[in-house]
Amino acid sequence: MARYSSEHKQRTRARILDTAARRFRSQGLDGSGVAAVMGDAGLTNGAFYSHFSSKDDLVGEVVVDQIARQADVFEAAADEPDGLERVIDAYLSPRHRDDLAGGCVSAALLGELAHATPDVRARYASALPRMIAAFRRLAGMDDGASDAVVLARFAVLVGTVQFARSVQDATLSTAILDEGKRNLRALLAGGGR
Amino acid sequence: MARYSSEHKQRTRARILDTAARRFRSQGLDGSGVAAVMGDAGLTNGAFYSHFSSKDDLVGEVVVDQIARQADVFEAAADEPDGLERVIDAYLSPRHRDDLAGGCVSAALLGELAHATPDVRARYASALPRMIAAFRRLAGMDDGASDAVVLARFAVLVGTVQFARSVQDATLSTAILDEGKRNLRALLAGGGR
DNA sequence: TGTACATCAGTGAACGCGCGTTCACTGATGTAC
DNA sequence: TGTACATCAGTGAACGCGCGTTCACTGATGTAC
Repeated sequence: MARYSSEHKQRTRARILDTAARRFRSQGLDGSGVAAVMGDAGLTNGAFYSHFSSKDDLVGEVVVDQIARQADVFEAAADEPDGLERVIDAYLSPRHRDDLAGGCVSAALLGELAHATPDVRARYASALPRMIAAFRRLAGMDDGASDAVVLARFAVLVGTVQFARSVQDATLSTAILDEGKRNLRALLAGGGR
Repeated sequence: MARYSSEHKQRTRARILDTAARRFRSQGLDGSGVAAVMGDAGLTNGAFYSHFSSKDDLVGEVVVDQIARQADVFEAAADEPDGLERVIDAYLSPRHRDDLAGGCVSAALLGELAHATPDVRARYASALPRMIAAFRRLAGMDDGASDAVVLARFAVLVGTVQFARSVQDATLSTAILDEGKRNLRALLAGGGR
């Protein structure tokens, strides 16, 4: 089959991006093969290279796409009452903890990014500013709050979810999530700058 | 060569454990092959299985060993004046950020542990309590502070280092480390329980 | 003490397998006349 | 409108390679006599 509309190709590409994001987050970058990702998308391995130039290219696209979506979520929440509370509760919820495949890309892959290719790292870094700006606004931090302040607070969310995922005792895990909420709220209450 | 003293075998095993820990932290668990680890230790691949029953076995041993060493460091620091300050400064230092291979196992591998085998996860979990107890004492948290409180605070260190490692701008990275110090100190000052 | 032997840590080739990537091919569709 | 053709997303087999693991073998050492 072939010679579809360009819209069709875009949809297929978006589907690969989604299935790859799920697999990468749940199995890791190194643990996810191209053939498996394509199989998830209902395609065979050969078609991969008419959408992406390499696996690293796909990794970069997925990371950028996921960070952008997270920025979207934060921006939408910033316009709603209690948006911040809802985001914190959702991020540090058992549901998010248990949804590795569909969860935050930073919580799932930040560690692996430390040894990703320079290109992937650069693309991740290029996507961060919008997410940082969105979280700054969502958290009600004043405009002068530096990127470092914003990221260091976001790091509380990421680190907490990672530990909640790493322990096997369900009660302890949920208690960690609750403590993470208290920690972040205490820091945010301590000053927007 | 062979039929060495049992002390010799123990030393070789310890050497493999060390070189594996370095490779795992810098390249990831999935990114580190058995042959490469053995090569680092000055051995060939075949000898691996007279020390460990499988790669997963090695991963479990490394994780347990590294957490135990971290507990040792925290315990030693707890007996020294300014031990807490020194540990925080060292953990959130550019030196630690740049020393992926020799740094904290949680900062490097916590994300990958989320999709490790149940056996590896169980062994990691079994090693945590001693480390938690050591950090509780080091941080001057009262004996009633739950494991969740302690881990959620330790998570601030882990998340902060991971973000400091993920950004490419050196100034931003160092600023993140400094903000992480402020965050953890604010939380610890806020109450030991 | 000297010698014969058993041990076993380590070697290095080989195993099947899945990886990322390539490529000749297919065939449904959009376009040109 | 109907037909011939060009396009190109997708197929599926094949590539070289490195993976985790196995195994027959080596030979320096500790032990027994």
